[in-house]
Amino acid sequence: MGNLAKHNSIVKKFSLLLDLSKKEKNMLLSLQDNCQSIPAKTDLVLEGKEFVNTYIIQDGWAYNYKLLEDGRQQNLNFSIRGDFIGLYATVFNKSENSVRALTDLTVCKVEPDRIIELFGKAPRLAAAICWTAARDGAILGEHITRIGRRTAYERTGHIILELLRRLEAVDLAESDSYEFPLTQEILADTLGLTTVHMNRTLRTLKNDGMISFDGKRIIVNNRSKLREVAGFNPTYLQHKKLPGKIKSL
Amino acid sequence: MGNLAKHNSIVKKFSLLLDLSKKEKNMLLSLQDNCQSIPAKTDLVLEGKEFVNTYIIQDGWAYNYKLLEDGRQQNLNFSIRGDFIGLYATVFNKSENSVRALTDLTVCKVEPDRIIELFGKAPRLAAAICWTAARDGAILGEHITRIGRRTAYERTGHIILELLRRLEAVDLAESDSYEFPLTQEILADTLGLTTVHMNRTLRTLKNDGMISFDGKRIIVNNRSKLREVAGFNPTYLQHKKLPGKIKSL
DNA sequence: CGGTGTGTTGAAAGGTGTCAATGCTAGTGG
DNA sequence: CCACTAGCATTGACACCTTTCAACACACCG
Repeated sequence: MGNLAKHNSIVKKFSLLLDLSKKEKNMLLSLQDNCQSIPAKTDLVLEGKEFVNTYIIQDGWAYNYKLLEDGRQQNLNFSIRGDFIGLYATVFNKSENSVRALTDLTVCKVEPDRIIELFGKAPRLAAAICWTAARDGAILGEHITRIGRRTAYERTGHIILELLRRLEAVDLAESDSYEFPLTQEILADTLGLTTVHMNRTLRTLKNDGMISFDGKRIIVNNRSKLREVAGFNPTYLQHKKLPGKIKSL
Repeated sequence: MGNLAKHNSIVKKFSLLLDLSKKEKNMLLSLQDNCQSIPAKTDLVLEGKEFVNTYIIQDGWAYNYKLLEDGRQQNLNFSIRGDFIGLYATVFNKSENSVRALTDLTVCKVEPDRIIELFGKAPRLAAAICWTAARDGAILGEHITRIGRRTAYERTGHIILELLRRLEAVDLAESDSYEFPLTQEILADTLGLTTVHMNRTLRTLKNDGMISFDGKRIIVNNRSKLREVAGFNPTYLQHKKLPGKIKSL
């Protein structure tokens, strides 16, 4: 079990926030007893539809998105290993955006009631889950400034670095490179660009020696340089120890 | 007291979500026993700085924003009567964005510990507060699609309608018009445009008969038409009764 | 082998940004 | 009551980033 816990991504993630007791670890693990595979391009949540379940990603990528009536699409955020999908199902009936599997996915289904139960039994875990939600909010805020106030070039570099950072935190990146399952269309729909311009921007980034691709892997060649030109400041992703007051929850 | 409760915006807002008991109403009211005035342009929260307090707005507008190193600014969201400012101070040390008073403000200062206390004592209020946080998330998501996938014209119409809707919910709008304290610069920094283009877009909206101004009031002349051209769908703002399962929290 | 999805390119149009100047209004101080 | 200032709104001309439209290339797959 100790071994299992060590390799479980939520346990690992939460351990960065607070020192988990054995009991807390077990609770987290037992939450993930109902795993399943989901093929790429499946919608796990549909905007406006009732929530069914919350999921914890074990492997693969998902993204949530919104569709306009005329077909325009805007992707809001990506979810990777250790992230929750549909967390608000715990409290709410409906979702304000859809979630789709970007790659084949391994997820653990968690019935909302079990999270509610957790809130009662393990307030520190509840706080950690809240942290998760708050961090998602911070990512959305950063995404807004990315789209609203940065050029295509900066946006692209910025999100590449964000993903690198997030993937590192769950051991899915090494030596500044990671598996990159995003098509240019999905990236474009994320950054508020057209596919064509996305293509050109990536090309420029490559020509400038900022990034390169090795099959499906992306390599950040000069991380500090890219950070500088993209204006990337990772504080909003930092895992910090939760303040002590949480204990009093 | 009953009268006070009726006119308190948080009480009113939460009443749309669930049927508050007398005791719950009192708890909400007693939360707001420490009011103060804050002049326009004051920063209540600074990005990266420690949170000090959470506030509940009684009157006036605030907005939260991010600054890039080179001076570019991106506003993320507005807060009006009945909204929380710095809610995450309850759980976290630092803020990921700054909050500034747009107008003179009347706020009630709430010490984070009192919210934590509330979570323990009044789970249904806790759920309502979570709803608040989730709605803010939904607004951010909508804002992303607004900036990422809509034209300047659509963006502007869209946010004008969002604000109309939100202000109506707290009795600050009547007959499709409301006090409009936003300068074109702040609007531009919100919608990811330049001041110049913001000005031109507003002009076009006026010329098209969509909106007009009467002093500091904005009037939406043809709401359904504007809804159509701006692609505004207000479901993400809807106050719905919380599902029953909350009670078991 | 012919799809189908994805990536790539060129040329031209168009939405937004940039720069720079002017107008307007409210408030301040003499 | 009149300068004078500060902040905001408004305009024109022009540059440029990004989109649009339309092909074509390439790889994977049944």
